[in-house]
Amino acid sequence: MVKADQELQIVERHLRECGFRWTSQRALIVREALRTHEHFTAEQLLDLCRKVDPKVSRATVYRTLAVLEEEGFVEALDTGDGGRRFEHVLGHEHHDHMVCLECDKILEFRDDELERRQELAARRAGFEIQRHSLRLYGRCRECRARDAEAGRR
Amino acid sequence: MVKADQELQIVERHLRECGFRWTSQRALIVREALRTHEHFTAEQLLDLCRKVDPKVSRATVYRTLAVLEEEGFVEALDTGDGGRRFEHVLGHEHHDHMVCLECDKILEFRDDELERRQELAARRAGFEIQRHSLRLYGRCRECRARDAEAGRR
DNA sequence: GTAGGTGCAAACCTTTTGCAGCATG
DNA sequence: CATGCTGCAAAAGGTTTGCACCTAC
Repeated sequence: MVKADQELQIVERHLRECGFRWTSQRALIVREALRTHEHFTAEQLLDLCRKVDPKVSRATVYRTLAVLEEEGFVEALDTGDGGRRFEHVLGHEHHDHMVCLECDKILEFRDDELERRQELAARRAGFEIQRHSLRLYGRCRECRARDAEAGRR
Repeated sequence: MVKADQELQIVERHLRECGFRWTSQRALIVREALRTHEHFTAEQLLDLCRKVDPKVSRATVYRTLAVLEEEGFVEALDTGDGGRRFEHVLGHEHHDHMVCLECDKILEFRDDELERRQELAARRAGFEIQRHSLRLYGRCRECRARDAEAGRR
């Protein structure tokens, strides 16, 4: 996992440069966050960290996630049901999400024309976009197939 | 306010048809929700209702909002900071939102091409869209102007 | 009459905060 | 060795739930 190590070092260097201290807890939390390719909740990240070091505190995980979000290494996304998931953005390029309401799977997609139209709409309104969030909620291919199957039976 | 009354009756008829009971509390809550043209929080709606009937319960407001959302009369939108706002959709046509992170204003916009591209992206993934949410976060025209002004001074 | 709805209060869940002690730069 | 970070526990939102009573149908 050379790549994960590289990413970890990028985060470490950046945070140090910004005057943050690089503690063993932060190293652990960032390592686990980068390792997770899924969209994770704060609680799940805490569990992952506690498997390695059972005394990591919930508060530290939240505080570190806040730092990572501020510095742009992590993005939060609301799942629509009031919950929040995080994903790391290092190495990922920007993408939007389709959320399956049946199996909770999150699909990623990207469409440059979509991005352009958003910029255009903002420009027309005199609005400066800092970030944006596009989510399609519905049923994924697999759930549709399964439901169709079940209906036929 | 003939239009508001019409809308109220549409909701009443629909809920009755779905087997929900039409109680005085629901009538009040729906009336206040329809009257509000802003994007409101559950708590704000509760306050509005309590001005009319001080003993309306918070639980009933939440329960009614859930029914209204299920039946498609109301939509929830996350404000990005963990909060949730609601808006009624009766008489509105679908639109997306720009959220100003400085003054919390919410601007509405609509772009048919955006909608089409979303449909297209979903079709490519075999995904069936039930609803979607697009939000641009940033700075509105007024805040940009004010900030530019302040910077110049 | 009987579901279903309501009010109250307590429970819940996620996130934040105050504070004393600790570790990093 | 000063400041920033951590862990703990408690507080703070915002939302849901259990339960006894009430009311629309």
